[in-house]
Amino acid sequence: MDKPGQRLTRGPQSSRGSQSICRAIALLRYVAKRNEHGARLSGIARDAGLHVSTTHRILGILEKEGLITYDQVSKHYHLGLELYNLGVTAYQFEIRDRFRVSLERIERETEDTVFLIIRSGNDALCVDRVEGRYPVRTVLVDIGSRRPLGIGAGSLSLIAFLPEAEFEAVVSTNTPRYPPYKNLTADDIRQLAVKSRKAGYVVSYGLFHERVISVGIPIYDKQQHVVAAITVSAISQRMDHQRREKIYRLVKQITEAEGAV
Amino acid sequence: MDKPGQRLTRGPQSSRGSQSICRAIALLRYVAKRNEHGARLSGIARDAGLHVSTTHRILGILEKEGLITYDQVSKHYHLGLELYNLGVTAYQFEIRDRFRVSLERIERETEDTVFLIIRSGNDALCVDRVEGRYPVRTVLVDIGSRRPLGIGAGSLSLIAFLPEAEFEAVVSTNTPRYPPYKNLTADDIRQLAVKSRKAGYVVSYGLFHERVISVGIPIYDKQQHVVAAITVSAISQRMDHQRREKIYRLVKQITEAEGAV
DNA sequence: TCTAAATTCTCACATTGTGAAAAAAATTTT
DNA sequence: AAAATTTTTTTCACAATGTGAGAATTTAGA
Repeated sequence: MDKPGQRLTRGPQSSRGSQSICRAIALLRYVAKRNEHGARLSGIARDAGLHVSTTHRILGILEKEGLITYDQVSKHYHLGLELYNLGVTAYQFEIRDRFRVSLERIERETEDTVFLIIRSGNDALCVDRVEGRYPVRTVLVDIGSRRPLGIGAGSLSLIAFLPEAEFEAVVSTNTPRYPPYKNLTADDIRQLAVKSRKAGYVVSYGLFHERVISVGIPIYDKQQHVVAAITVSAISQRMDHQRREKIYRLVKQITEAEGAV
Repeated sequence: MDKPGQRLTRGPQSSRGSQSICRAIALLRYVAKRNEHGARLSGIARDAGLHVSTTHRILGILEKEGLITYDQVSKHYHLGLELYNLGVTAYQFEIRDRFRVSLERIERETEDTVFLIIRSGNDALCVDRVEGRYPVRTVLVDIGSRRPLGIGAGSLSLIAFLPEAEFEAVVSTNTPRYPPYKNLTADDIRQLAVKSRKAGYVVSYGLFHERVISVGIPIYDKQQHVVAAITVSAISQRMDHQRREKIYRLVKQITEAEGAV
């Protein structure tokens, strides 16, 4: 221990057998902070409060793994390509940032709760949410929660507007997962999809609460691929046909104006 | 050791004190591979060839650090937001994807080696390269390698077309770094910049080899900011004035057509 | 040239990290 | 519904791993 006092910081079971890995991650963070101009061994060691020797060894490992790069000439460490590759895999979250502002604007206009849903394998993943200010709140879908593609307005809108074959592939693999949700069947999903294609968006079917209606609107990129879906939820009184249409146009307009798409 | 035989794999000095960190990174990679649907403890352990207990502990650390997330319900691990944050810091590489196709098309047309260079602090960073099929190859600049801004055709083109004050700021801070390269001075760089501004691109001066000429062309975004540079290198016989101009126009045309800019 | 600072390497040793094993929880089969 | 099976979590004794003092080497500055 370089700093004996550090030992006193309670590590009841939290820091058990995690020293070197935690240190490695800390160094990674430090290099990230200084990435623009690069960081040097001595500086990193000083800031991390580690012995130079230890720092040197860990940085060496990270370099060998490609998470950071080392320039022999300038003696600077930078973040590596490998880390970027891992980062884009965690891309899901990038999309959240892109639509955050749109989500907030939609909430401001509608006063209802707004969700951002993306596809992840055969699941729909809720990546963001803005709670409506309208006093009667709807049941909330948590950020990070997953449901089978097809279950939920946004979830269904992610696949309903795909080519028929792709849609069918998802629905058939997910068939056994549907019953737990209000005893829905694959055919129910298919029928709802047909209906939705005409409208351009999905209207939910009181999945959680009889008295809650959700509108799921697919978001396209320039190549007309569905990249995400936005769901607006409210109690059924607030969701007659006219208002649904209005929300559909609003979401379209805001996401397009925002340049998010 | 779970696999005693593994010990035999020579780790003369390569794997000294790096076991746990290497394992952690390996697990990270495994989770990344299965990120779409999520990975389970038992599966990860099996695939990594680690004891379940060890795997469990390491994943716990990674989760606490935010590099991965764990869903209590589905018992699935996914990549975490923190990893994305680190990844975008290495944003440098995003641009690589955007220009990859352009680079390949330029090589196809010219048969020379093509480099993609971006600015990183006061350095020029080579982020991608397509080797020309023309038999006499030029000296290669490696992907990931850095040089002071101003040294090299692409490198200079990144700053030569900036406002005078900004250009000057970079050159003066980099002044002490120039001599190691063919004894170049800041004034050499300044003169070359003046010449380049008239042409719209930079012609190199046999930096590595007397017989190699490179053309560095700045790439602008919609706001007319330089976001990257493309360098085309060939032996001097293949690089008379006429061909340089042709390459300049070609690069302009391809990058604009590609919609990359 | 010498001096100072940063980087790289080495190695004895104690701490960290390991994995067997068992408990707890979830899942499947009977 | 109980039993069997698989998966997840916790515990702990111990030695292999990772540590850091220090020395050698390289680099930068005067």
